[in-house]
Amino acid sequence: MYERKTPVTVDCGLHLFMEVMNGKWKINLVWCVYNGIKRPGELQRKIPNATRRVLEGQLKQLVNHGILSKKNYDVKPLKVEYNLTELGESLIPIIKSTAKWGEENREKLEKLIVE
Amino acid sequence: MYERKTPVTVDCGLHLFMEVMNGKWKINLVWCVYNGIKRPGELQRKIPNATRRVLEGQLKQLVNHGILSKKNYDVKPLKVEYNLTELGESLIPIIKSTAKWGEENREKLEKLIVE
DNA sequence: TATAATACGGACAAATTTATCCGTACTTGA
DNA sequence: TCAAGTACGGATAAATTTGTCCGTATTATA
Repeated sequence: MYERKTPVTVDCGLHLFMEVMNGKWKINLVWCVYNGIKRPGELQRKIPNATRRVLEGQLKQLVNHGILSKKNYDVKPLKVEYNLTELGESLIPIIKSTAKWGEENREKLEKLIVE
Repeated sequence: MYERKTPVTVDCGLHLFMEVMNGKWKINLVWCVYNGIKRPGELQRKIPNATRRVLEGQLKQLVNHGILSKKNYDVKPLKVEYNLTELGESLIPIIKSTAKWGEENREKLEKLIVE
């Protein structure tokens, strides 16, 4: 595991949000879980551009940050399932309204973001 | 300038939002400008933990992404001022509600984010 | 008995972001 | 004229995130 060298600062609430949601695939993961796609294998197939290794890392962070919970079923073959925690659920309206802003301004933004 | 090697993908609206707001100091910058702190020097003094060089870069991105506008006054000594664009203004309620979520859950989150 | 599916992790490389160190040009005030 | 203020930018180092390549173990199926 990578060890931070500079401490995280979270002066304002938006920093807290960013801290939790930053990560190339976290939005997709939260959204998938919210829509019932909960198992590691399913998630990997649903987000094929991300490698398993990275998804694993981001899932672990989401769990550590209290957004998702992880359940290990005691069956063979192995079964694992992620679910939104209460905190994770509380994020859904935020995600929705933020996504709405993005969609409303997509045309404008896409042109500008090209780079 | 750094040149991207992999294209940016913005499948959903939240990606658009993240693309625009990602950057260690962008939130602070937008918030400062919104609160009337608009000149480069002022901004640097207001956010002393960031180096000038980085603030400059992030300001430039915010301008490129259509969130801020930059005005060069034709006076000596030089005077420059940043302002929110219409698109930038439309971001304010989003930022507020997102920050609210963060503050409401600050206690919980701070414990979890420690790392 | 091989093949594919379930799930996980170490070590390291590549990409990206942030920070540091240098320098420019002009103007004001001591 | 010298120090400090305004503002900006190149080159490179350090920190961080993302991706690649290797490997583990177990079980079901052909």
